[in-house]
Amino acid sequence: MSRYKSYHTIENLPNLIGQEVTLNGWVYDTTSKGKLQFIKLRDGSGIVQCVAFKQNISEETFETARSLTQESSVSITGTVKADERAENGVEIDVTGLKLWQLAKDYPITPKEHGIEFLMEHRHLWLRSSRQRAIMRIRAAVAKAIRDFFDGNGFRLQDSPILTPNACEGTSTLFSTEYFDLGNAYLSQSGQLYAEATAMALGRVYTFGPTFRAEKSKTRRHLTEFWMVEPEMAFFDLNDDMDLAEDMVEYIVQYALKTCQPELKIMGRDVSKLEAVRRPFHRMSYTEAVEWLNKNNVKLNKKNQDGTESQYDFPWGEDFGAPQEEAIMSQFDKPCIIHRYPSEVKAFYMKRDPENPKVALAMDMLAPEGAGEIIGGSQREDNYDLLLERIRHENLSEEAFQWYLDLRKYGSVPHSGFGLGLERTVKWISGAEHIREVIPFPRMIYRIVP
RNA sequence: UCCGCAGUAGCUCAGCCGGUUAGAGCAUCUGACUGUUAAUCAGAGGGUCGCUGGUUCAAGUCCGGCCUGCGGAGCCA
Repeated sequence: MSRYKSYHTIENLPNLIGQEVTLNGWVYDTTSKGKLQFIKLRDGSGIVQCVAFKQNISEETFETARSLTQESSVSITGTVKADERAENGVEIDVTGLKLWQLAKDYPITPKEHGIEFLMEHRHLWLRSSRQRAIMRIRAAVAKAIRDFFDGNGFRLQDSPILTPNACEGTSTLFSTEYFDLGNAYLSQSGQLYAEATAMALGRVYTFGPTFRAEKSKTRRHLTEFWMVEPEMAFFDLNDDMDLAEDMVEYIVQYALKTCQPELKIMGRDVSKLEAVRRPFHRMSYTEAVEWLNKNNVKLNKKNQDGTESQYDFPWGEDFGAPQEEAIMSQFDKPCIIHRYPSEVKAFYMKRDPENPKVALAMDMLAPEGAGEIIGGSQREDNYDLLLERIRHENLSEEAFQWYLDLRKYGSVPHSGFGLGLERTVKWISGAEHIREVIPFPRMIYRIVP
């Protein structure tokens, strides 16, 4: 029994048929038919139709019901009735009505709107049933992630968000002044710090916001997004891939178990999600390149005069969206591509002892065009090789002194990966655009609301 | 940053080859209706045609510049 305030919610109404309840919420839609007023009430847990019949209630209550507008806040008292005419089998026979506030000119009508308008009203758009469904799926995916790690011996260790330097030295970072210590940067990954905490606690994960100042403008990029990054001592690349598969399977199956109504609102084909069972597909980068060339997937490259030419895909080039899409078109569940050319990968990734031209890196691509949801690797654990890579990339040796220390005092093989929360939610929910799967998206041309 | 597209009522859009008073549906307001689900019916109000300069007897319409946004690429989760 909770000691804080509790009241009836709409999702629980089927258990309360015949009882009188008071519901607190907002008017989703109204329509009238003479002496009948139909009020669709939403309370965050669901929507129920409330029927106010003039002969059953006072004149004043009926007039109040008649005056209600979209998104007015109300408490409605009435009897729960099973009714076949109702959309979800239950409706409320109104006996009492308290108006908290009459909303005037709510901008988002039940009709169609353009994306620009909706984004400007994001703070209100979240109230609509489709957006609410996405946010509930997002909450479920985040819970599944935490449950999975907490239940498998991992400890949550938060990495700092303000950092003194670029983690990977490649992406553009947001910078800010940090007292007398010069510039600080918003973290684009918690991984390097997770490596340190993994050496302290064995298996850890960080789960927090990350920031990329790149001017990406696609339906799968945000400038601020949430990422979960596990880091495991004594895990090699294969252990890392096994963990990634287990985790993604768990997340998808958890969403299926707990979010059926939401997936239905989204019109999601759940059979596609049911198919997400281990083992996933795996192929090496080299095999993927062979597959691309065997299937005649060409690489488009701009010439200097602006024209485009097509080439066979050269070994050593990184995959772009067209290559990933082509590869995934043959699969109905995720695929891990591993052992990429080390030249296109970050300095901290360990090179394959059996072939130094490739790094022990892996990406997991999701099906149905969802693209890359995971990037990970086994980390370079040899002090001299890591130092060499830092120098080769022209990174500050001094700034990475603490990171090199991890290779100096009890270095062990270790691995980890990062999973993008929004990309995962986009895939599972079937949302068209990543801006719909975070309450307040931060994008190159939008920071309001 | 590059390529492409758009901006007309609160919203979604139409507006022809430049032409006389700027159009529709929805939303809003008023009225009718005991079963609506994007109700229906009758009526009403609602416009700096993104901004700016130009061409023209005449510009929402043609041309230039700017602003804002959208779609995609690259980068990546």
